[in-house]
Amino acid sequence: MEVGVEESSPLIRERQGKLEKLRRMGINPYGSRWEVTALAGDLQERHRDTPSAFFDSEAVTVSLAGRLMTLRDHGKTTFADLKDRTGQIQVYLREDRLGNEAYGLMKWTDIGDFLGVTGRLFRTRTGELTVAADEFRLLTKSLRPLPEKWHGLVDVETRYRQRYLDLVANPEAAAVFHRRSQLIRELRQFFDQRGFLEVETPMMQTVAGGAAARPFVTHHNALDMDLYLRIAPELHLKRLLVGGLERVYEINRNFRNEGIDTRHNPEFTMLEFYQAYADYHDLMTLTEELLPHLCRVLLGGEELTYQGVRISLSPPWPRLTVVEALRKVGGIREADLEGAEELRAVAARRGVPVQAGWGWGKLVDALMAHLVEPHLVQPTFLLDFPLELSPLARSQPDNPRLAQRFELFVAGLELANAYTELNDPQEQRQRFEEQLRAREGGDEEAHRMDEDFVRALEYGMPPAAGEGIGIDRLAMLFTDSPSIRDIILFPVLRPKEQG
RNA sequence: GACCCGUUAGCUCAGCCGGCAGAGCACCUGCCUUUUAAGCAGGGGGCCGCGGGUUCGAAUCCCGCACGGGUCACCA
Repeated sequence: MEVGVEESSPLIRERQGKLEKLRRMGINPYGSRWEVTALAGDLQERHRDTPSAFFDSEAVTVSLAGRLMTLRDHGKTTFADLKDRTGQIQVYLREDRLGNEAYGLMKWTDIGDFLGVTGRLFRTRTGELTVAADEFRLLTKSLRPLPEKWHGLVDVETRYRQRYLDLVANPEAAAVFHRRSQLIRELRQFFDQRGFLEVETPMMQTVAGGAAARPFVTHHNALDMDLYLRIAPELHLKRLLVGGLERVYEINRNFRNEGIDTRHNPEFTMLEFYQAYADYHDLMTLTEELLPHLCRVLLGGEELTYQGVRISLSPPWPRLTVVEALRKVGGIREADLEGAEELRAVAARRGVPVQAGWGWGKLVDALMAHLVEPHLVQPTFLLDFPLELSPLARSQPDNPRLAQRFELFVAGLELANAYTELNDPQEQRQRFEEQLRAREGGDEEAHRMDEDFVRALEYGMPPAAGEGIGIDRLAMLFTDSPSIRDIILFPVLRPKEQG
């Protein structure tokens, strides 16, 4: 954003004046390269126990760079805190050490400026590790005042709209994104070690398949055709199983044209992985390894606290079929679980909103969402979902109304969804056709027909199981964040003002 | 989409039974060579989100709008 005259506050004008002054003195307020030999946080860690006397006898010279976070001017000396990507360290500037001319430049220096500093380490009277500056250079002049040092940046809207300020002012916010990055790194390692191949499949698709959701539409000019932003990578990943890759995973964005709330952002990050010759029971086992592993690496144990609730990820986790869950957790009588009419009556009685045309499967789904899922705080697998809701999953051999499918819930959040994949092309075609009928019946989220996918299955896809894990929700869990916006750097917001 | 809450200085917040717009930090001037929410003395800074209404008078009361947060609805 340009600093327009019309919006320049006195504080900005003040800084602009300093910038002009520096320019006239022949100093570039937007300096360039600076040789960095040390990092603030690393120094703090390395010298945590180094006694003052050590620095008196041994000259430890360091060169670092960062943003000026505080300034304490004492006349002929100044204390400052310099912040880099690893932390902060105090800098001590003395007129007698730097010379009048160099020290005088502090007058035109502000909190928020980027500085390069070289000097010797020492400990102050109060014991704080400090760099006594022998030289410093302005690397970037800051024209706008940063949020206040004590409370940081609190305003939620500004934190999301100007995330850079959140990251500068609130160390906890930066820590969340470090942990998110570590989580994804660890996921990759986990799957790489197990022989999975990381792949990238199209984000722009001619048929938005693999999930029940409304897509975003865009247009390709040269080809003069509409394309959809993907709602899931599933159908492409399974084509790769046909291609013989056997174990694949993808960590990437999905886009769904839906409402926004604390657990939904229109673009979100999903891990999907597929393993040939496995079924959904194998994936439950794998998931019971994966989450505790991530928790150990990130948090140092298999327990975590989410929004004040203690959660243990130590396996094994309870496995409840959907029917059992509705009975035990939802408190629905067994007799009421059999038919659609009975379920409809239960929904009405329990205040669960349902739509007129819904069959048994959709009613089960609605009742689960309201009466069961919010209560699943400790990790719980729900299994054997209605086949009606799972057009890409294989059915139960002993009950064709149910799919070989599970979902994992932790802290009331749906974290994973997996099933034994349907690989019978004829049955797949029929399932797509049923979805098309639902779509014609007004279900905008029903799956679309994907002829090429069916053709791929006709060549033969090995038996396989696949799973999707919502990375954003995992990140929420591992960073104790109440909203998905806290773990997405730039969440979708309505533009403010004219734009 | 419905309901509730919020929007006051760069930041964090008071002020809201209508009567001159406040504090802390930040900023400016002066002093200060180991401070750390540095200190001391002085000073400047406001479209009270936007638009309308009621009133002698509105940051304050009423209506509408915008943006944000929450709950619900919708939805993986």
